[in-house]
Amino acid sequence: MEADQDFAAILRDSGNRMTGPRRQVWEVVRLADSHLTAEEIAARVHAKDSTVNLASVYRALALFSDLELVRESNLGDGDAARWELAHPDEHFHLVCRRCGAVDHHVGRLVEEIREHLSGGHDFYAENIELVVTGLCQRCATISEQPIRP
Amino acid sequence: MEADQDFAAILRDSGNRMTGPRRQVWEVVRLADSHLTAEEIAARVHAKDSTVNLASVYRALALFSDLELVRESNLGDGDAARWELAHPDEHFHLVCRRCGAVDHHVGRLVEEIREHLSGGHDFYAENIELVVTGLCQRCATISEQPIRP
DNA sequence: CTCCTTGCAAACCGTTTGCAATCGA
DNA sequence: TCGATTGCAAACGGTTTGCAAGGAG
Repeated sequence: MEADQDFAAILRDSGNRMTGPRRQVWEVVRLADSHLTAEEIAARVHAKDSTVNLASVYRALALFSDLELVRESNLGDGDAARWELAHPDEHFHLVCRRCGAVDHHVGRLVEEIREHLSGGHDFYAENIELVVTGLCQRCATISEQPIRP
Repeated sequence: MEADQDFAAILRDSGNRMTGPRRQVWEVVRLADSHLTAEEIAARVHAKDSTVNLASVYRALALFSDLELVRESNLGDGDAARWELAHPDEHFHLVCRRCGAVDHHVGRLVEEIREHLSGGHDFYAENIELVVTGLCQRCATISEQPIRP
């Protein structure tokens, strides 16, 4: 399929080799329903090939990040980083502090922030990370007691 | 001084004790010129009392965070968390990817984000963390080679 | 006198790294 | 062939925790 050819070409053109671990990590991230942690990605890769090591997943993700194929998000605290396809759309994350659910929201907000920053600040913004913590609809109606303290 | 009385009162009223480590961590954070890591806070506390342990600094910061006296910021990657007085003003962080400098910028932007979120989203926003990564003025003019790769 | 708080050291957890073996081009 | 890449296991760095000793109220 086309995306795979692109992927292979990007690897080749950047002087990197196409390998099993890389192909599988790419497939998982590409088909992911949401932002996954490295462990989650490794688990899904494992389902297809149990010999792939977690370290290789990290290395593949780091490479893809350099190639701007994927993007890393840090949602605060000691939580593990999340990985997603690079920029299907600029979006931000909504993290529920009670149930831990991570939602993402696409909209113009990040673009507006980028525009806001482009004037007046002595800073060249490249990456904008917006994380909103609070309560999701369901948790807000149920209780204030945190599930994960 | 008044702020210290407030501090003591807040501790007492919340059922916590006033102790040396807590007072000193509070002083450091209150007088800080910028957002400090736990290690930096510990170092400054150490200058006054070298018996205070890093673990106690973390425990004091966690307590102050619960009491909403301070606020934790995670600036991404494996970087250490930063701590600052809770809400002198809503602001966001500018992190230079080359020299690592962390600047903060006060303005209406975070308020605007909060307003934006208040309509339409099925989410009750409590905390907004905006981290902008890029190049500071100086690094942008010097080189593209990252100092810290 | 209580029991909250501390210092200490060890555990923890996500992530990174050194190394020899392996594999892609 | 030969260097890039991997699996493995150990290291790393920031943060947390169990525990006995110490200190606040």
